[in-house]
Amino acid sequence: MTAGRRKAAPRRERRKEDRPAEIVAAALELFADKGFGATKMADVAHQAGVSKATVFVYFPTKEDLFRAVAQTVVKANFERLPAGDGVFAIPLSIFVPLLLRQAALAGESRVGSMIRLLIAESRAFPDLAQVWHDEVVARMLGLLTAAITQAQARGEIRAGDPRLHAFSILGPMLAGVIFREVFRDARAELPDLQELAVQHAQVVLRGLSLE
Amino acid sequence: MTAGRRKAAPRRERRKEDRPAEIVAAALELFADKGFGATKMADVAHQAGVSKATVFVYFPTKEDLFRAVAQTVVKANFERLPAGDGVFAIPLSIFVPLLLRQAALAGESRVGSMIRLLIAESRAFPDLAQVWHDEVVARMLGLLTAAITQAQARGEIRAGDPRLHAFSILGPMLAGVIFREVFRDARAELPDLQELAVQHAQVVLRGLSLE
Amino acid sequence: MTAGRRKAAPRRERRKEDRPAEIVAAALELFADKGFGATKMADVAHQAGVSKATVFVYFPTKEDLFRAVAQTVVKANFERLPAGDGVFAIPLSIFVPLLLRQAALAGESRVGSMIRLLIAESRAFPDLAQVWHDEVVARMLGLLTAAITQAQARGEIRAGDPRLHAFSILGPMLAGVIFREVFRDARAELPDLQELAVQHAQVVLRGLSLE
Amino acid sequence: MTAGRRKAAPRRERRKEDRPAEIVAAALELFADKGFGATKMADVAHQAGVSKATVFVYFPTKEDLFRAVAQTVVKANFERLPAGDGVFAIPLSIFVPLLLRQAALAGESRVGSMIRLLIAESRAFPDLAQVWHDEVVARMLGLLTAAITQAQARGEIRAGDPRLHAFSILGPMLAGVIFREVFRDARAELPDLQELAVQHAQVVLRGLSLE
DNA sequence: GATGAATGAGACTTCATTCAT
DNA sequence: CATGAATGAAGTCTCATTCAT
Repeated sequence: MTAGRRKAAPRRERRKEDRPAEIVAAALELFADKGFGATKMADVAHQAGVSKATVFVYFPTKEDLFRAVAQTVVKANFERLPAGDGVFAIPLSIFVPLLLRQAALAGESRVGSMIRLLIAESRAFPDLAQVWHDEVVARMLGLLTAAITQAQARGEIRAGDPRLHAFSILGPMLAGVIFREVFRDARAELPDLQELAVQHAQVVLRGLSLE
Repeated sequence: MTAGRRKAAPRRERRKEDRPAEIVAAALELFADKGFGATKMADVAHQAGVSKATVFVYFPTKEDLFRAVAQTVVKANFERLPAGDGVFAIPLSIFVPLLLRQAALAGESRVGSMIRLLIAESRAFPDLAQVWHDEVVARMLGLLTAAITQAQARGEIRAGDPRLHAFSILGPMLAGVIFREVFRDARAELPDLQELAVQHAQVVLRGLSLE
Repeated sequence: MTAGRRKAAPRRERRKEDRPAEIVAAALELFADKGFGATKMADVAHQAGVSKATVFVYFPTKEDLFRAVAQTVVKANFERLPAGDGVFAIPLSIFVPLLLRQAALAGESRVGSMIRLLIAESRAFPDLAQVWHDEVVARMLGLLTAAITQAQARGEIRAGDPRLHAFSILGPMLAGVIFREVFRDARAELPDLQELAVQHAQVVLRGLSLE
Repeated sequence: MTAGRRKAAPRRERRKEDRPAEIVAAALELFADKGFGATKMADVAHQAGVSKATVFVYFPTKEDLFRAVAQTVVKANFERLPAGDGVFAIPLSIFVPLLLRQAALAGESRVGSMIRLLIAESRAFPDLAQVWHDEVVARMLGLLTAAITQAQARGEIRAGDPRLHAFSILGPMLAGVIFREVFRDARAELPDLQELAVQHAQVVLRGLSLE
């Protein structure tokens, strides 16, 4: 929208049309690092390389900024999750390792921090908790539950409440992510999420199997 | 809630020997409900039925109060955890169901909220995270890891990193606790921790077994 | 409200030669409605259908805009007031009813709001108060005082300080205007300015008469 | 409530129990001088000799402070106004001079400034305008109107809308008060309210009389 | 001239914390 | 020990105003 300027930056044209995105990125980093309450709008502004007032141009309140951050992470990481209750059926023995490896990846990215943030602020932002539930957690659990149910129908795995089975499958990954987040700075042996994904997949699949 | 307190007290006019405990209780309730940042010292004082200044008589800073709260929960719920690396060996098939049922109980008490709090404030209070790690998490994991290692040595369960196995065992319970804490007010189907404990114990024990 | 402006404009494609006037009109409306302090430059811009920055093209500061508004109202409503000390002499019995009826009309227009505004901001804009005094109030009082003096000289009305007599004549109209402005939204019976003008003219003229 | 202290102040015990009153007094002075918007809470605090935060201990918002100021002036100056519609009947020839002289006194005190303030902020504080209307203006007008009506019934004064007559009587005093407030700093000849009261009383009483 | 974008300066308000009694 | 009263330090937010295009 703005014409080129100056020496024309090497490759891409510099476009400052992304102030909001830059601010959100800065905020994500700081929120993830210090938490919502401990992050000052001045910090965000500084981190984003703009003035305090500029932040407020795009995000009328600090809460709005937090919401935008949360939404952004959802958009970036979970938008492709199918909304319906698992339309298709993949064998669990394929799906579960895939899912866990995916979870390991996510847990090592900003998503891990975001999860910690949401846990932290779930009381202060109940609507955000709702959004994450609806758009991330419920979808994921729905998918997994459907796969489990179908596997049970096919006689592939043992009986039992599919939702609870889903916790058996995903719970350790969540625990691992949180452990790493919470004890990052403690003298603590942090679990390797990739290894956890591999080993737990074996364990849980065997545990669910009939034989 | 407190016993009668007439004029005719046993000896001295004593009353409220337990101001600090009352304040900690009030603080726990409020922290659990609204989080650390959103809880004001004035709230705590009011809830405890004392003046603001009185809170400071016992707890010089808000952080100190938080530490006291965290310590109190540790004391009340985890003190009996053996410190050493699993001095004894119980068969996993006994130990795991026991442990999970215990976790289910804890998760439904104030401990669940405390866990959420610690996750929330782990960045702001790294030393508290450390304490919880050392006094609760490490002990628990140590215990479990030792049990697993011995079970492996006895040829009772399959090989694999015992620490990761421990995540397989405990992770779903933690996930369940957090799920209930975070989505308590969301239109969400909350998992029953008791049922989860039972079903997951079966699954994970089978998953770990050799045959 | 503005004349048609089709494609076929007389000559040039001109349109909006009157940005400043439109802005002043917008500002008058908003100032009158919400007061100076509560009116934001952004509001004015929006109301005038231009961008915020455009307002500043014509009025370097908010104060300047206010001055322009005040001047505009003076220009539009009081320009024809003779400047000299009552060059001519009209019988009071003619002049007073005329004057009061005029005041009633003014009071029901934007002038009423402007008066309220000036009273409100007289401390913040002492120079504006001065301008209004010199160009409106002093002229009006001068005119009236002169008429009174001459009437006294002619033995038409009783003795007494002519300036104070002028307050006796005009005061009730001002009071009526202010009452309507201030209590417009209160559950209050607002005086009809026309009726007040008629009735008060009779009363005050009789009060001033000799017999 | 507090025990004596130190050297025991000469006469009265120093009681700092009046912080709120002191703050209101400071605020009245500043609001009257500079207007509501131009007065900073910091100014008020400084003027009252307390810290900014102390002001907020007693008045949660700036608006609340303004309300308290307005209420205080009402309490101090108009509380004794009879609420009913003039229970008694005084001859107008006595009542009117009395009333006007009273108005002259008030106009020269802080009440004058308060009136200017209320006119200024009537849009921003419609509820305050309401209060002043109900507790001051309506009562005063009611009283006067009742006296007029009874005088009319006794054949003491001419016919006409009693409310409008009330404007004829009081309007000039209000005009005088406002004139003095608004043009205090302008090169303007300010009317003497006492003289105005005396002269206008004569004029208006004659104007209202039958013969 | 017109404007979208940005900001400096400062206001109000909050709250943990202190202190004299 | 208990507290009412007071406050320093800071944080969020507002808004008139500027400037490059």
